[in-house]
Amino acid sequence: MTTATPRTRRKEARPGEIVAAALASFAERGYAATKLEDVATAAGISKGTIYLYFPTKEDLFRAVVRQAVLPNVEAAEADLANHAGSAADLLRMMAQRFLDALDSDLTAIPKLVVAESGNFPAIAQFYADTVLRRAFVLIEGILNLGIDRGEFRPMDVHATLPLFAGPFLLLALWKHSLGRHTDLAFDPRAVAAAHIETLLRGLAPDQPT
Amino acid sequence: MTTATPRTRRKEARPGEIVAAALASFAERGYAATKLEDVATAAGISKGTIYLYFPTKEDLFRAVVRQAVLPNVEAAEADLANHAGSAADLLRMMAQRFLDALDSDLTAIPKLVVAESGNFPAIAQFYADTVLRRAFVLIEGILNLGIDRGEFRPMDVHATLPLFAGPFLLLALWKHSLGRHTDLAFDPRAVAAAHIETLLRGLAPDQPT
DNA sequence: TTGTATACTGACTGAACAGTCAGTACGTAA
DNA sequence: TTACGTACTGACTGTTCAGTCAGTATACAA
Repeated sequence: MTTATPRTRRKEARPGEIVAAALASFAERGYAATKLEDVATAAGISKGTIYLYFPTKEDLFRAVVRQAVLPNVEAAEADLANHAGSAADLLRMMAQRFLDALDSDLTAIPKLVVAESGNFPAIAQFYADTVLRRAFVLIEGILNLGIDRGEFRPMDVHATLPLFAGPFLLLALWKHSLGRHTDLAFDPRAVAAAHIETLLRGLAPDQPT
Repeated sequence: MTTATPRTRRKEARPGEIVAAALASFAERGYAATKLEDVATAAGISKGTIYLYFPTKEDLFRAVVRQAVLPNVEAAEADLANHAGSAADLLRMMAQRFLDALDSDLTAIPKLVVAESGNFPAIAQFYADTVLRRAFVLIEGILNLGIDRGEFRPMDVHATLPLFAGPFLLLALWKHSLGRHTDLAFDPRAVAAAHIETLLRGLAPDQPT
C-alpha cells in the first residue's frame, strides 16, 4: 500500500475526523508534544487542511475537549431526570456509564485538561463550568436524594463528592498514562464494584443500637 | 532592584536550587512548555550553568522527580515499621502525611508524571517502580493487617487500593490545575476527614445479625 | 467537453528554544 | 599582589514546528 490516497473533497466530514485524530494524538503525547503534521497524517490529509477548519492549534484543542465531553454530560443528566429509583441504583448507573466511557479515548480528556490548565486557563474554565459544575450538581443531587430517602446518613455532601469521583479519576489516568508503562494493573470492573459496595456501606445510616 | 546579582561560585548548592526552580516551573506549565532560560532566571543563574550540572532537560526532569519523591516514600515506610497500633490509625496517619505534603509543591509530581508518561516511558517506569509499587505494598499491608485484626471485613485488597488513593489524587490534581482557574473548591481537610470516616465504615465487618 | 468555484496541498517563513562554547570574573593559594 | 583553576555567562547555532499562501486537483454546472 504505497499508493497515496487520491484527493477527495469532503467538507462536511473533515472537522470530525480531524478532531478524532487530534484527540488520539493529544491523549498519547500531550498538547505541546503533538505536531499538527502528525494529526494531519493520522486524519489522512495534509497540514494545510487543518487550517481550513481550525484557525489555531489551541482552537483545535478547544474543539477536542468540547466534542468529546458534552454528549456524555448530557446523557448522564438525562439518566438522572428519567430515573425514579433509589440513590444506590443511580450511583451504580453512574459507575456503569464511567466503565463504558473507559473503553473509548474519552477518558484522556481529564488528563489533558489537568496537564494543560496552567497554559490554557480558558480551557480549564470552560471544562470546569461545562463539565465539572454540572457533574457536581448531578452527584450532589443523588447524595441528597439518598439522605432524604433515608438510604444515606447525613453528611457533608460537597466534601463527599471527591470520594465518589476519585477512584474513577484514578482509573482513567491509569489507563492513559502509567498503566501503559508498568505491569502494575487494575481491573476497572473489580475496582468499580469494590468502590460502589464500600461507598454504599460507608454512607449507610447508623444501625439503631 | 535592577542591579544584577554579582556572580558567586557555589558548586554545592546549585543542583538543589536548580531542581527546586525546575519543579516550580514544571508544576506550573508542564515539561514541554517550560523554558530552561526561565528556570535559570528563577534560580538566579544563567542558562549555561544548568548544563554544568544536568546534561539535558530530560535529565533535569528525572532529577526533579527523584528528589521530590524519594524522601516521602521512605518516611511513610518508616511510619508503618515503627507503628504497632490499629489499621484504622495507620490509615489516619497516611491521610495526615498526605495533607502535609499538599502544602508543598510535591503533589505536582503526579500531575507531571501522568502528563508526560507518554513522552518519557523511562520516567513513568521509574516512578511506578520506585514510588507506586512501594506505596501499594504499604497500603495493601495496612489493609491486610486490618483484616487480620478483625477491624475490616474480607475484601479484594488490590481492588480496594484505588478507593483509598483516588480521593487524595483528586485533591492533589485539583490543587495544581483546575483549582487555580475556577471558584469550585474543596477543603482538603474536610474531604480527607470524610474520606477516612466513610472508608472505615465501608470496610467494617458485617454486624452480626 | 469546457469552465468555474473551491477543497486541498506542501514548500516555505519566522519564531521559539535546547544545547554549545569561547570568554569572563571570582576564589584562593603563594 | 599576582597568577591560576574553574564556576559561571550569554551570544550563537541548528532544529523543530505553527502557521501561510500560491498553486493544484476535484466536483459540478452548463
